[in-house]
Amino acid sequence: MNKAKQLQDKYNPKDFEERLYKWWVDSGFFTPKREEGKEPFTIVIPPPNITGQLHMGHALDNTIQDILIRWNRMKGVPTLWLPGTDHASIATEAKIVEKLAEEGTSKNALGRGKFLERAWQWKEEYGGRIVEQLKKLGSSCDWTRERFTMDEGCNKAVTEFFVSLYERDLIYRGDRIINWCPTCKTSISDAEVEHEDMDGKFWHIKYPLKDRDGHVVVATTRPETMLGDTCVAVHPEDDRYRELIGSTVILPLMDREIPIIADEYVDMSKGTGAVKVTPGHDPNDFEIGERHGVAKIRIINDDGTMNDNAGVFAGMDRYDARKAVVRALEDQGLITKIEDIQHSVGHCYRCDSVIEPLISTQWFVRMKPLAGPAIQAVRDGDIRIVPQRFDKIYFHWMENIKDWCISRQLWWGHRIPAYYCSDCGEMMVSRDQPSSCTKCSSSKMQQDPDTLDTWFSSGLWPFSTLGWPEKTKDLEYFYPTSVLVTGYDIIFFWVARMIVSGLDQMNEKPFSDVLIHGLVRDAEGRKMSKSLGNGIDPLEIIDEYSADALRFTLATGNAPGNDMRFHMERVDASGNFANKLWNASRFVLMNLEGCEPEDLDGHFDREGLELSDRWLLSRLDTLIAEVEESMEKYELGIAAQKLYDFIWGEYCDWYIELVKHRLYDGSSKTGDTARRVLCYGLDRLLRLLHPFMPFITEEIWQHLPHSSETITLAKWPQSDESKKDATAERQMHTIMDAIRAVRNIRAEMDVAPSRKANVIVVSEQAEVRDIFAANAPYLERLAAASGVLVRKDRTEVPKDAVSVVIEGAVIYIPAEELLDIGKEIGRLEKEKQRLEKELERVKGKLANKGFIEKAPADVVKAEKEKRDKYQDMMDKVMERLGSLK
RNA sequence: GGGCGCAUAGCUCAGUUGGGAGAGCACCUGCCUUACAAGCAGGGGGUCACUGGUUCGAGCCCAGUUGUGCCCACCA
Repeated sequence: MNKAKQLQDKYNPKDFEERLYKWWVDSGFFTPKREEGKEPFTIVIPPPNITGQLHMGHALDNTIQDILIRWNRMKGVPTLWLPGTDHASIATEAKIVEKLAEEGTSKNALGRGKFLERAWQWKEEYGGRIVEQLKKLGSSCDWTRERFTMDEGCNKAVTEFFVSLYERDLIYRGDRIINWCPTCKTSISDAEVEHEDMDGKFWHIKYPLKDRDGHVVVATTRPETMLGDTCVAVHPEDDRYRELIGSTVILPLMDREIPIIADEYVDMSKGTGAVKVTPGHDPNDFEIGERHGVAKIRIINDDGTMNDNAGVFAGMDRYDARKAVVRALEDQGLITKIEDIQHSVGHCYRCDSVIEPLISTQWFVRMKPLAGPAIQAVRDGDIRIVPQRFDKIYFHWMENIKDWCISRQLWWGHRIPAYYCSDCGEMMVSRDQPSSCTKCSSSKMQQDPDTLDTWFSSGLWPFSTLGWPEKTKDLEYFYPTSVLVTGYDIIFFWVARMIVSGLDQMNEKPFSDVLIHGLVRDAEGRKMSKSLGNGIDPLEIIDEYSADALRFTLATGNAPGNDMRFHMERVDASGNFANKLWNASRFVLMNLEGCEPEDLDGHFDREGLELSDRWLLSRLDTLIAEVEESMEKYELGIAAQKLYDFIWGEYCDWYIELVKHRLYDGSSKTGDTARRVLCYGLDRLLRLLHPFMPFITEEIWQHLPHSSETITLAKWPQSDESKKDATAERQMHTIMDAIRAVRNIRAEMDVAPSRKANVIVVSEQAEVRDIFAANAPYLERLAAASGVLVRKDRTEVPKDAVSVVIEGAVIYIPAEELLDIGKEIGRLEKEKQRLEKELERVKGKLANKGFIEKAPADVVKAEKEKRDKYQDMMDKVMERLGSLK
């Protein structure tokens, strides 16, 4: 059953959120049909890691996507939100390894085959967890198309991409300096290294010259690397060292002879101007080593201990070795200076270990040739990054891109499709495992043991999920996708790579827009993290409040691309808003008699409409236009705020109150009209709000007369200029002004609401008198007026009446014994001051020749009207003051 | 070293073609008025960080200053 019989007295989201979600999915509302000739709207989900639990970042990211998706779906566009998960090689492998350790065993003891079995088992058990959590949020994904980065199709895509790049020499295997994580025991890409400023030491070390007395002093923050030094570099034009170029120094502790070479890379102005060169453990030194053909010695093992090349330090941990090296150098009097220094140290983004740069045989993608089109696509506006400022980050990264190390020494992931002949060593890269060596025909072939960077497969996500490399109908219809929604923290990891791979393989951009959002921080502005323990669990918020409240909170109060702080007070406010909508709807539903689904078409008989009806319909049309405009600009927060303001501030606070007397009075001729407008208005508001708060809007909507099955597929409201009614808006505002004015007087004069009083409206304008005469019941009900007398002048107004001036009229309340002349004069004086200020400002403007001449005519006209209005009100205040004194 | 944000009410933040400063929460006053006390009505509170410029007009555009946060970088 898709709805409860009646709307419960209390807003209790637990009664319906789960039930509605199940119904939506079972009914297939989220599964689009490919309609030829219609431009689809497509989003592929940023696939969450199977190791993940839903956190606030996911909640924000998916709320935004769901808003866009539901909005487009309601517009009748074939809309696909394609979900899936990421195998997350390092993260998942680390989990399994951890678990194995708990069981007293290890990865290597288990062996590759058994390990992968365990990993798949783990994936089956926990991989669906986050998917279930996404459903709780209300994400309207097409679950019939759910994918996984390691499913059969994605595997094929990865192999195809790899081989395709290899065949064009865009992938190569080679010995390069890579970032090595001694904890994860794998290489990681540059993007996966996080630099952090740390306190360190800067050791100055003497390297004695071989053929003469003296020495060169070099400086380093990593003294243990000296064990692998193979030369000392100076600038070719450095007079201090010019004559030493070509001579030899003795590497201390190792007693190895190494040359002094000249290289432009060296900065004469820094340090001593002489640089120790460790080609095996530093990317710059590697380059220098290449240029000068010096040896590259690796001195550190994969686990962070020193290897046999480190002489007596072999076997020590790298940090123990650092201490030992320094001590040994000090013993020999070779340390000339130790400075305290702050320097940037690379850390593994997964485990936070200090990265060790080292030489290793790895696979790389040549990014430079691929980056060109990717830069161009954004520069040409073919791909639009929103907010635009993030394109600078993108360009900077793309323009300075280096080769991407894609091989990982892990087991969980896509295995590299390279095969080696055990007999002759020949390497073959191919889509299928070769049965024999192409060179020596040996059948002993072994596949490369390494797997690929997780981002290598997620980079294909926008098309691999649609069937690529097969030419599927989905791929043809839904690619390129419409918008990609993600945080700025993974522009490099993911967005950039998708653009590269999409342009390379599909010859077409993967998406038109990239919508970037910020991070969700805690109330103090700190990043939410497990280690800090300051994370707020979205599931707990959903449980305590509702998915709708959480979504509304995340969608509002924040500009696109900016970080947001998560305050419980804001969730409270969103929950209150849901409650308000719930109660207002209950009110409308109590007054539904005579409403038919056709009424929701909004074809009202103009004759039957009262002023308040016309006002609401006109305002509603403006709202529809404004919401649409904001949504189109991805200003979801503004759209949501406008809905909040309208629903609470206009529909509930005003319209519902304005129609009550017609509903309660059985003899009212326009009671049915009020019911219809009430119902129509609620229907439109529910539709507009549905993308933001899908559950409550559907639950309520099911109780309204409706002809379509679900609000998820109900037609998105369209604004219609002809529904604008400027007269009604102006006249209603006059009434509302009067109501507010009377309420204000009563509050200030401490007149109890139960105590009714007559209201006398004095205006010399016939239109104003007519408005009040025709709409007296509004004042009677909303301003507790026992009667409304409309007069042309104040001859009939009692002397002891309290007054307030509004635009076009003076409102009096005969206050009898309550009139406090002093208070009354005080109030009027305050009003006079306010008007004086306004008049001064407006008159100043109008006295400015430049303004009159250069400002647009309509602005000048508006200012003149304001001046006349304020002047008129001022005159009336003065007149009233005069009569009291 | 380079780049990008942010600085608006006590707090958290909106304010997108430059044209009378807003919301939520908090605060004060009065109300259990038959949708809602998770509420209603009324109210107080801001030289929009600072300086200068452009403009008839600047919270908004430009330059600079201060404070603060983030990103990138081969600061040996």
